[in-house]
Amino acid sequence: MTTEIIESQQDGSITHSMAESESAHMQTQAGQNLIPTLAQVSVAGSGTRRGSPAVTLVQLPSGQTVHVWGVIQTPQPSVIQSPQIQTVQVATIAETDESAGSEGVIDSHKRREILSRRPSYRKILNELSSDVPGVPKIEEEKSGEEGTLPHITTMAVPTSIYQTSTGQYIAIAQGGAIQISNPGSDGVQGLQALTMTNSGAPPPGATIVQYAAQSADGTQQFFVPGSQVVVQATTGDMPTYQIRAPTTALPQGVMMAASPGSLHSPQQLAEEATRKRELRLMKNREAAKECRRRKKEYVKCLESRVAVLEVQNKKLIEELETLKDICSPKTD
DNA sequence: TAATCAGCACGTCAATGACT
DNA sequence: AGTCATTGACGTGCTGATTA
Repeated sequence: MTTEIIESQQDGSITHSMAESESAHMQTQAGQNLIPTLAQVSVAGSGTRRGSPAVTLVQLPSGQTVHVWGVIQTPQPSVIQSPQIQTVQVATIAETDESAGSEGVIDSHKRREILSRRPSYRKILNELSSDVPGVPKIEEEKSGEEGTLPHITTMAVPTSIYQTSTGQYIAIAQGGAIQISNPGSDGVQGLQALTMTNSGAPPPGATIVQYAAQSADGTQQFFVPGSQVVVQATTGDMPTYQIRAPTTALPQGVMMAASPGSLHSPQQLAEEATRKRELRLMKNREAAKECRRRKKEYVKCLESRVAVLEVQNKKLIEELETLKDICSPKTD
């Protein structure tokens, strides 16, 4: 396989070289002297032809390899196009307001909101990945149908993530599956390290942690390595989870779902309101973390796209120069 | 060495869209 | 209409680098 090594230097110039390699996408150039982001990409297996877009392997500075379709191909939704979409939206709104006539000027705050409103990172990335096979896809929250999962390494975005006092991460997916990851691993990838499930047959290779089907207080308990217990409440329509030390009777700062219908006094109502608020805050906390993770992924995707576009741009310029030389031979 | 600054991660609030 | 997920904005704390 022929490998093109494109190095983007700090001054913006790009160096370009060719190399023969069996595994071009494994090529590592240390690149210490380069810009940390987008400083260097390795592109393998190009060979763009009209009508047959080429798959490009782009190696990011972090060592991550990304498959990206060449940009010279049939129209595709690109993350780069997002601002254009926004422009269209703004134009539409402005037109509507103009047609409204006496409605006047939009409130500046509203305008700002309209301008800033954009599709979610998951949507953008998934739309991109549906057309660009190599782009990693962010799993939908609803993809919890375990029966359709080929194997346990499928990345499912967990609903809740807890950290035990021993540093372990416990993720509880919507399907009720519990995943445990050891510290030191990053994000969802770490969740693949150690997995157990309480629904259906255990997937091959998964580590089953001790599981008590039903305790006296009507909860399900999962004993986690590190002397921690994950307790799932069975009352109420909303599953709640606790992480307890097995010897302590009181929960460690995690709220339980109270059974509805048993609220009478104002104090109980207040407690219920507090409980709801804490639950909402906890969920939003997790959502914010997840959102930031997606945003990072989105930015990474953008960066990889930029890298590819730079390469393509350079190739096109070179091609143009070649064609110019062919079509306009010197007459002297 | 203390003060300052930049960058980052996090928690929270509020607004919005999608869904039921 | 209510609920929930998502995300921008804001404030805070921590950490490493820089400077007086």
